[in-house]
Amino acid sequence: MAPSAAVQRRARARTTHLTAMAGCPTHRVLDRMGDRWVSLILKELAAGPRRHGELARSVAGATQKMLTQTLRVLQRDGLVARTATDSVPPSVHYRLTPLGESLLPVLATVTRWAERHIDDIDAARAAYDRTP
Amino acid sequence: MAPSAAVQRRARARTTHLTAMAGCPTHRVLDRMGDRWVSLILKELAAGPRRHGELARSVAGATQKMLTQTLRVLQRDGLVARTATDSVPPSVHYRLTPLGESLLPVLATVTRWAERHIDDIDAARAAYDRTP
DNA sequence: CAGGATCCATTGCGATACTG
DNA sequence: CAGTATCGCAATGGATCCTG
Repeated sequence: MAPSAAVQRRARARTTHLTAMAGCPTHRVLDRMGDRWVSLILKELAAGPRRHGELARSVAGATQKMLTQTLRVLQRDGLVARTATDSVPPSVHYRLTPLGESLLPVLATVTRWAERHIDDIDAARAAYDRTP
Repeated sequence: MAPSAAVQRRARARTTHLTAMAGCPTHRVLDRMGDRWVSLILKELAAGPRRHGELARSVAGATQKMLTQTLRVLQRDGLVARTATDSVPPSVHYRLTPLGESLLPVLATVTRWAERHIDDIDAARAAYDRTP
């Protein structure tokens, strides 16, 4: 059967909102910060420039692929700068750009809220799971 | 061939960090906020309680399934409260809990940064993509 | 040392249909 | 009106191997 008019209308509305959302700055930024390794990498780089290998060790949860991939994205967004000396062996440093540093206070705000309220969240979960 | 000692050591380190990360409050909160529909739902509920249908309209980008699913997660985390009157037809309201409201300023901080710097990000991307 | 390329399991999410 | 259930795809991320 052909889709009803209502279904079509809703599908159009969804598409409209999806494209609108793709441009929403808040959503774009949250999407980045929510990426699995971003907050860890930013936190590590906040303490100073790091070599690829150093990051690989301190952000040990990430596979090499994800580390590089995440760094590329951050670099593309202008949050992280990459400096390579093409010697042998190669030596590559990553550091926060001023833009990246300006994000740190935001991250700190989230961290502060998280640490203050994580217990509330856990309590809420426990309560929710206890009563089916 | 059997995996080398180094590979095993690294795998263990990854596992250790993964479990550590799973408990990191910052990471857990960012993960939530980064969920595709969370910020939109919170923003909508910040303006006052909403019925399921109202949310479905204003957060039109989400399918009905994702809307319900996201609301459940938020409810479980204690950020959103659900009130149902089991009449016919049913009427269900969602509203922010005090915990949910306490998150709004954090969201506002992110929004402010995002709106101030989204142009920088776009410029950085354009520059990055221009030079392969 | 840094990181590209590949293969593969998982799953997030959309589409659709059905219920009280 | 609000919500559950099922199917299926496409993207995500992990393991592994290879190179300048």
